[in-house]
Amino acid sequence: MSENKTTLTDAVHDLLRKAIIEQALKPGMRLPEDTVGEQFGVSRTIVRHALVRLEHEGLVVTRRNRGAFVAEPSRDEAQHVFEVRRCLENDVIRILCERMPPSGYDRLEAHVRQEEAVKGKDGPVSIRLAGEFHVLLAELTGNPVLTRYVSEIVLRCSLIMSLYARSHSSDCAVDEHSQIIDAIRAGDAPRAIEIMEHHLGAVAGRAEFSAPPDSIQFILSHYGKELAQ
Amino acid sequence: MSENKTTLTDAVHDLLRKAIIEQALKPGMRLPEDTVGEQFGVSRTIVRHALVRLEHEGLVVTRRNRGAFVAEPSRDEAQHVFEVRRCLENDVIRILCERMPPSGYDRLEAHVRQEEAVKGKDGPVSIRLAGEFHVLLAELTGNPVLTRYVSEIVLRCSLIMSLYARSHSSDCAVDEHSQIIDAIRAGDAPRAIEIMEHHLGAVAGRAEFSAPPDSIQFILSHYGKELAQ
DNA sequence: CGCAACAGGATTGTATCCAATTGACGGGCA
DNA sequence: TGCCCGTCAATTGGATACAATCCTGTTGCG
Repeated sequence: MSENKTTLTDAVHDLLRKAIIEQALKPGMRLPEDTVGEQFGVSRTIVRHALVRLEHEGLVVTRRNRGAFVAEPSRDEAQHVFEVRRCLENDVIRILCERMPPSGYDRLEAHVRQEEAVKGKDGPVSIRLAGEFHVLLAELTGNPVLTRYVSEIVLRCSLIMSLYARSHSSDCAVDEHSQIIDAIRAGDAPRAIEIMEHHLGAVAGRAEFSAPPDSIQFILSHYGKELAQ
Repeated sequence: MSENKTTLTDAVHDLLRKAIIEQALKPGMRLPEDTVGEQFGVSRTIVRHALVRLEHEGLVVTRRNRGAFVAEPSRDEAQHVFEVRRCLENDVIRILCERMPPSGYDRLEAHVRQEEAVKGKDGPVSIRLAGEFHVLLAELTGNPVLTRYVSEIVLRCSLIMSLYARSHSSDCAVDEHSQIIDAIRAGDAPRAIEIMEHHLGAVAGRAEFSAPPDSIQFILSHYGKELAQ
């Protein structure tokens, strides 16, 4: 490894997280410690620390003496995550309607312009930007704790969408982002919340009832629940 | 160690967390890996894993090549934590007003009775129960993600209170807990939220303007700001 | 007398090593 | 033929060893 600016654990942690949300590592995929370590040129110790963090963030799950896997949230879990996301983002809006920092709108509008620029190309960049808009909103509250929770939740939502949605293309409608900005600027919290609810509801809804026809787990989930322990 | 039911890391993690919120380990105190490991009869590896988690939970901070310390949240940080707590607990109330599980009120009232039982004795039990009431509220939403965030935040608040409040005695007024239950039962979300805001606001407010007279950092913060680099 | 460079000790960051648990495969038995 | 149990490989859980970094006390020089 080249840069020592941060600790190796941080680097591996970031890399793995990025790989997961970019779907390079698909949900359910195994993450053997020595394989990962070998790949990045670090020892198992480092990988383990990174995996501990990722587990805490809900992006991987570990089973005792079995190893780590990319998280594969159930539909229930997904719904819980989305519920918390709605709560947190509504809280963000309420706070922003009361205290938006001076440069806030400029930064938001710049971000939206950036989103529009890559609107056509449905690449990972579009997905990343869509998530970052929501994180930016949280950042503007000036509350790092809130920002952190929102970031975590948004990441988990990305993972969930990659599992259950058919396509990411219309993941976040850019014009809705603009509408939210406008509502906040007008200090109209209820309207901003309404738009946000619709915005997230559409995303969650699209994911929820799109059944993965080729998922073994889904097909078997109605049979022999007790055998699956 | 005797029991292998869970992993050693979990055990150390729990023990340290308990020690921190019970103020056995005071904020700012160093946590050398060797010392802790020696004390619990485990290796540094384990302690390290536990510390990583605790850092993620905001209960300890680690500085590169300096080691881990029990977190010593600044006033700003404290305010941020309390803001998020208000947000989360209000969300909990909104959810509970819509869907309270059947046995919910029984469990809540049983808890309040327990609190009243130890009301007089101002021990660690009282502190723990006060926190657990709020966690119980979160649990009743049936949303594990939300529950986890609330637990984390409540723990951090305990740490903050131990830093900034003069006394824990009237930490959580038990009758306010009862009022909150009543308001939720009536389905009156605004009132429940109002009480909760008052409840938490009182706690935060009490903490905010109580200056810690023995804090070196605080005393020196007004002198020679430029020398402290 | 004060400041800066240096050496020593202590502590963390990382790698390697051993042990324990798990899942799988294959042979034996009903 | 089908189920059960023993052995084995694979992988993680945990401990120790080595290297790098930082703090601190001391010493030398201006």
